[in-house]
Amino acid sequence: MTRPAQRRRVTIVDVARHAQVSTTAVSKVLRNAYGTSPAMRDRVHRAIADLGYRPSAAARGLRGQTYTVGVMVPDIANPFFPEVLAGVTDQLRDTDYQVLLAPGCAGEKAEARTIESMIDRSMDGIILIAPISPRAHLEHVAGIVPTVIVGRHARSATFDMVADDDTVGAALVVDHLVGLGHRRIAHIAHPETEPSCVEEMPNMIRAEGYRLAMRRHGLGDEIDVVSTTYTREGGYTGARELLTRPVRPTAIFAGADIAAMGALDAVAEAGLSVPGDISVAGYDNTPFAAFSQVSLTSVDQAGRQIGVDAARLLLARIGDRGRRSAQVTLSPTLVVRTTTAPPR
Amino acid sequence: MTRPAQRRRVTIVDVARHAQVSTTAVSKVLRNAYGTSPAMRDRVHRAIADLGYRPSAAARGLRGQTYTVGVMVPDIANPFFPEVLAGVTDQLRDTDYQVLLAPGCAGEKAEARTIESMIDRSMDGIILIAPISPRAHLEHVAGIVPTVIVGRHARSATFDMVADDDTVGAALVVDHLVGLGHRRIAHIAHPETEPSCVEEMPNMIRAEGYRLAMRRHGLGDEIDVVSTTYTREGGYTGARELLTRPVRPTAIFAGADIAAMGALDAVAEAGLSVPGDISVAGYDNTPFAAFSQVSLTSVDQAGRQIGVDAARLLLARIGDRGRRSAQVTLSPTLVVRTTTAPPR
DNA sequence: ATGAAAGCGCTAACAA
DNA sequence: TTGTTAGCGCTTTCAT
Repeated sequence: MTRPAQRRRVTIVDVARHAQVSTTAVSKVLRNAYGTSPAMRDRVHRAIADLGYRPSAAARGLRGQTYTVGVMVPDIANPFFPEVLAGVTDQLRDTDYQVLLAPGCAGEKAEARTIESMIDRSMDGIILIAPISPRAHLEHVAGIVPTVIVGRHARSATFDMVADDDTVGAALVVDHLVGLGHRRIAHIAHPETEPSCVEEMPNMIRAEGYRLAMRRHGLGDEIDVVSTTYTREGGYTGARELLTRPVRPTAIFAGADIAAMGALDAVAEAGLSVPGDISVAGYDNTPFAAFSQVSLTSVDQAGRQIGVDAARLLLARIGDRGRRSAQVTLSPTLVVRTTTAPPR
Repeated sequence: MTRPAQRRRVTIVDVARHAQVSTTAVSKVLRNAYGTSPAMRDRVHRAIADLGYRPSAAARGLRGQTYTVGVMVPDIANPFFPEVLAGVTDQLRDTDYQVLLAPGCAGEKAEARTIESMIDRSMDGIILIAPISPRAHLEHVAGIVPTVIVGRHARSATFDMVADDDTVGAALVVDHLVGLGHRRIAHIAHPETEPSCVEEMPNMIRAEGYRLAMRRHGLGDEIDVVSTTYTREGGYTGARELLTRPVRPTAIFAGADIAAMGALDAVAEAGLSVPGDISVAGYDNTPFAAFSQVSLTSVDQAGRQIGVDAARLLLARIGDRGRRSAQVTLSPTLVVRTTTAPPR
């Protein structure tokens, strides 16, 4: 089947000539556009197959679509994101769209560059997972290219949104721990530098949800938040700090599984046992949380479903850019495993 | 700073007009091409900044380069690949190139489609991580676009290669286990369907390296390979099978950490302890292997360095397509942790 | 239903 | 050193 490397790529002109039709006709058949007879479609398709023609996305992009969807992932090492991505690719599998990932961008500046680069490449639509750019910038971007924002609680007329209800998620954890008898429950948070999006970021909402739930249980005085990052290192240093408290917390709620893992490292290093000496809970229910050696209690936010919804909304918006924006909020559930137990 | 969404994108023509020069001049400045005076460069740069101009990759791709490098990753959920990717992006950080990831392609057909899609998008170069396509197809692809193959032991005149010495890696594990006193050492492998690349695939080489090392130690009779896949599930089912042997192995060497994790699940489920009842070793030294709850003995193959070398070779080949092909083979090292110990 | 022709934004011969 | 101009491969009016 493998053809020898051609000197020149097969173009729409070659196909047209081979099929004895105009390039317009080929283009129309390619896009299932209006105004092609079945007979012509047949001939064109045959010619395409004969010649092994593939449209050039670059050339297409100059006039029409590129059939490319870009997904920006903040941290590819965080095992939650592959889940979301799987949902996106699943949903796009049987379409003409190809998914391309723009990897890891630390910082607002790098993020802006990454988004620019997707626009420069004429992507038909982009999905931004947990972007940290200021709200205004996201609106600006969404004005240029169909955009779906994932994991940020921002209602906008220009972009669609998919998120998990982080307030509920945080409450699930606190309720669970309180139900087990814990009172000194600490939280490891991810900081927010950009003031304009404090209220939109999942990390901030989880932290706030934690505070709300604590107060609801009359534990306002026990609120204890360390702000590091949602990374292994962040969880590690955060937990270390918590373990040096004069009165140690009996439970740690990390805002992300990956941070919870780091926390478990710190707890182990301190010679303490989980859940005997201290309970640990995470957020995201990543594949590694289910892993027997870890068995981490965690909030499941259905990453795959988030991806599916994001892709669905994006396709809808690419199809109709004037469409009313949609917001999808998914309800998280708690998966109780063995890192949480009643305190001593 | 954020400009309102423009109706029309700023083009090279706008820049040229604003700077009072020709579009050629702008184009040349953009590419640091020969034949531009410092004065002109200045004016053009100023105009670019004034107008917030960004070149369209699609238009560029039609004539010249797109400044885009594609990386195909076989399984984005495998925590080894982010390491490689980090190396690639590091190396490309200060260049004009943007890295785009083509995610997870299960099967030869999907892989071929993914590669095609990168070619269709006029990428300037591609890095294929552990591709499963037949050798001839890779050569074909490399004839069309500069290509670096990662993790496949295939010497070719048309593409460059970066790989880890898997024979050595497998031997490191076996030597270590034998040194601890193990004799019944089993291996969990990843199958190879395509006969044309049996000798090139890292999974096959690891399995063969295991066999060689076993024989070298006079343990040819103890060779025991189960072939599943390099996934959590693969490791799980593989280990389950091994645990039902009339005489159980005292050690399991999984060809990938992710499979070793699945194996640990199966061992735990069977009520056995690690390393008391059975030792487990992996391959890749992924971040999770170092995790305290896992502490998996594993072969480190310097994923980041692999990525750096791959990107370096790709840039070199993009710069000179006629260049002699290079092969880089990195030596793995063994990281001993707590999942391996002398047998009972 | 079909095709001719004008671009899309850029690069690269070639002229000046 | 600088500018003119002809495409790159495709989509899209607008005729026919």
